[in-house]
Amino acid sequence: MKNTPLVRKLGTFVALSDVELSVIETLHKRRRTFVAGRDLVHQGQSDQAAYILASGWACSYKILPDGERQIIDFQIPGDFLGLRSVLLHMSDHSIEPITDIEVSEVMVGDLLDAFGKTPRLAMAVLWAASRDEAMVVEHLVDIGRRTAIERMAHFLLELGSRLALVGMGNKSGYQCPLTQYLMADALGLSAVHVNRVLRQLREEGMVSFRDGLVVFENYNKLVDFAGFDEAYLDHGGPLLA
Amino acid sequence: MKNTPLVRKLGTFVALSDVELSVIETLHKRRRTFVAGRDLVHQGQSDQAAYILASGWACSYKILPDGERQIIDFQIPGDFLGLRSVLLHMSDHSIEPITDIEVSEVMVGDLLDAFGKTPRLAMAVLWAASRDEAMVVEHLVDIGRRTAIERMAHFLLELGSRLALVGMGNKSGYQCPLTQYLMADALGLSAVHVNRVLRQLREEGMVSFRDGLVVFENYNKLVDFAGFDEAYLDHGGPLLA
DNA sequence: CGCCTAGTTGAGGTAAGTCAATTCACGTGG
DNA sequence: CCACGTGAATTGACTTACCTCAACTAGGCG
Repeated sequence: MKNTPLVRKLGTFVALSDVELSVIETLHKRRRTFVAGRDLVHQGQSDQAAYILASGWACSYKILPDGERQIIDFQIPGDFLGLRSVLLHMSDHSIEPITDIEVSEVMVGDLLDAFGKTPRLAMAVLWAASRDEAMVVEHLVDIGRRTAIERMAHFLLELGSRLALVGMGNKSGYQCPLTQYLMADALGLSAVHVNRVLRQLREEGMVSFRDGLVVFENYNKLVDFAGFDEAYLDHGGPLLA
Repeated sequence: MKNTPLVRKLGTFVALSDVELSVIETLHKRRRTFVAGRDLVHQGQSDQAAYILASGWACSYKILPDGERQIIDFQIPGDFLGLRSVLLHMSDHSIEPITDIEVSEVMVGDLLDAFGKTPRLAMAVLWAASRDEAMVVEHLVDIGRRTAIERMAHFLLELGSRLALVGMGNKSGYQCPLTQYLMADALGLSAVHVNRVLRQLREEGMVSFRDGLVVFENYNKLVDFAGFDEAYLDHGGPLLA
């Protein structure tokens, strides 16, 4: 059980004991699967469960009254889905599986019990939640103050870092099931412009994204160009020994 | 002590007992003041305290490598400052007082003690933190998918709702010390364009913003125009009786 | 009085959007 | 096996929302 994405991720925040590992395992009780495209959680829906994503990709988004969509974040294996919704007893956003996904349903009660047993696990989860918030903040900066091409560069790097943390990518590249339409909705751009920007990044020899595969042609140049600082993502080692 | 901004705000989430009120009071131990313009917290700084804002306005922001600034959020009385920084042991943003401010310094230890004594207070604080995150998400949607004028309209409404929650405004308007430059940095616009957009909103008879005073000329029209749904801000009553 | 900051307005430029057409990969049914 | 439809990517031509630069006004304060 030491190789689930969640364990890998939490392990970078807190060194986990065997006891804690087994507590985590009890959380993964009820396994469910969802097919791509059908919403798990609807905006405005109340009282649903939280999930831990085991495999596949999802996204959380909001729909505006005029029908426009803004994707808030993509979720990859090891991420929580709908944690905030449970706290607020009301979801302010929707969640849609991008690929077919497998999740573990987490009962709020079980989570609180787990926290009672191992406070270090509670800290780890809090850190994970704080990191999620930090990512939303970075996303905000991205959209507010970067040009389209910088935005895309930053986005691809951030995704790479997150995937690397759960063993699904590295500095040479990663597999990515996102369409240009999805990226457009995430970055506040039109799909057409996403396409142009990707071409530009490819022609300048920084990254290519073709057939579901992101390849970093020149990682350092890209990092420099995007002004990417991964301090907010990876702490370079456990904060709590 | 029942009329501090923090108590008013938490009170809308959870009905607070006398015991809980007195615990909150113990948090407000070390009172400090800061002058406008001098940063409380610097991006990259580690290990600082958290604060509760008692009076005045502040903002949290990030500076990009190229010198551009994105304001993440404005803080008004009753809001926490730097709660996430404490959790992550590292601040990913800076905080600057916009006016002279008074704050209560909160020791992390005291906060954890308080949570141990009254779990309901812990829930209230968690809810407050979740609401902050929901506001950042809404801000993201704002910048990503709304036009400049809708963005401004939405921003002024959200601020009004938040101020109303701590008794500093209502549906007819509120006092607001923000300059057009600050709003530009928050909304991802240029200061010049902020000015034009404010003029337009004034000419259409929806809101006016002059001499530090926001006046809603036609609240319903504005809500409709901005697509403002305050569900994510105010739950219309205590979630926990 | 002159300086500084905040706000205001105009003219012209540009990043990104919209509309539209084309290609390609893929299923699916005849 | 081919005809057809559908979703994704690609590219071109044109439009527009917002930016930049610049000039000017009005209040506050040493």
